[in-house]
Amino acid sequence: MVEYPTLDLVFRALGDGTRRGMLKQLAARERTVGELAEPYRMSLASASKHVKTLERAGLVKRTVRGRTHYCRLNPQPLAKADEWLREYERLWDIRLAKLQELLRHPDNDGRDR
Amino acid sequence: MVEYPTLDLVFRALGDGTRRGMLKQLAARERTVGELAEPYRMSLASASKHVKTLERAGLVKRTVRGRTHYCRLNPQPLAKADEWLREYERLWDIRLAKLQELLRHPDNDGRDR
DNA sequence: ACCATATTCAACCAAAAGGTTAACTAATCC
DNA sequence: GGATTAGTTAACCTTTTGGTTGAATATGGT
Repeated sequence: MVEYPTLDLVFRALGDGTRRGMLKQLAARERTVGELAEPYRMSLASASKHVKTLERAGLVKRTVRGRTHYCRLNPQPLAKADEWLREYERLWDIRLAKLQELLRHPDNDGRDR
Repeated sequence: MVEYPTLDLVFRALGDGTRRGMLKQLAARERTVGELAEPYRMSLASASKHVKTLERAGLVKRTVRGRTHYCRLNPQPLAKADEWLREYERLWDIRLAKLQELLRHPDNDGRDR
C-alpha cells in the first residue's frame, strides 16, 4: 500500500458527502460505528469502510469497549486543511490588493519584473 | 457519468498534491497549461487532465487566446470549502468550551438531555 | 506551404474508491 | 450453551482516478 501525505488523505476523506455527514455527527458528540452508519442507506460494512477512511486521515479516533467501537472527532487534521486553504485566501487577497493598487496607479502594469 | 455536488468536487480536487501545486502557481499569477505542467514529471496530457479537474471543481477559469490556454484561479469554491471547515472548528470550539465549563462545574455532567 | 508549438482527445491500463453479500470474531444476554 | 448484537474482513463488482502513448486540432512562425 502506498502511503500518502496527510493533506491528501484529509482532503480526499472530505471529498465524500457520507463522510462529511459522519464528521457532522461527530462534531456534536462521540458516536458508535452503528450510530454513524444509521442515517445512510448502505450496508454497515460500507459505512465501516468510511469510518476507517476517516480514521486513516486522522480525523477520527476510535476506542473499543467490549464489542462497541466509539468514535470521536480529532480536529487537528481539519485545522491543517484549513491552514492550507487560508494560505490561498491570503495569496488571493494579496493579488486583489495589487489589482487595486494598479487601478489607483495605472502607470504601473502590475507585472513581475 | 455521475454528477457530484460542488463540495465533493472541490475537496477531491484538493486531495492531490499535483493539483494543489498548480493552485499554488495560480495564486501568484495567471499561467498557461504548459507552465502549470512544467514542474511535474508527467506527460502534458496528464497535467492537462489535472487542469480540467480543477476547472470542473470551479477552481480554475480558462481563457483561450490563439493556441494558448491561460488559466487563472477562481477562489470562490475555496471559500466554500473553507466555510465548511470553519463550521466544524466552530462546533469543536463549542465542545471544548462545554468541556471547560464541565471542569469548572463538576456537578454538571455535560450530557445532552 | 511547411514545420513547430500548444493543447486536447481517444484508447488503453493499473490501481483506488465505493458499494455489495457472506463469513468471521468477539461480546452480551438469557 | 445458544442466540443476538457490534463490527470487521474477505471476495467480488463497477466506476473513477491518474497515468501512458499516439493521433488530432489549431495556431504561429518562416
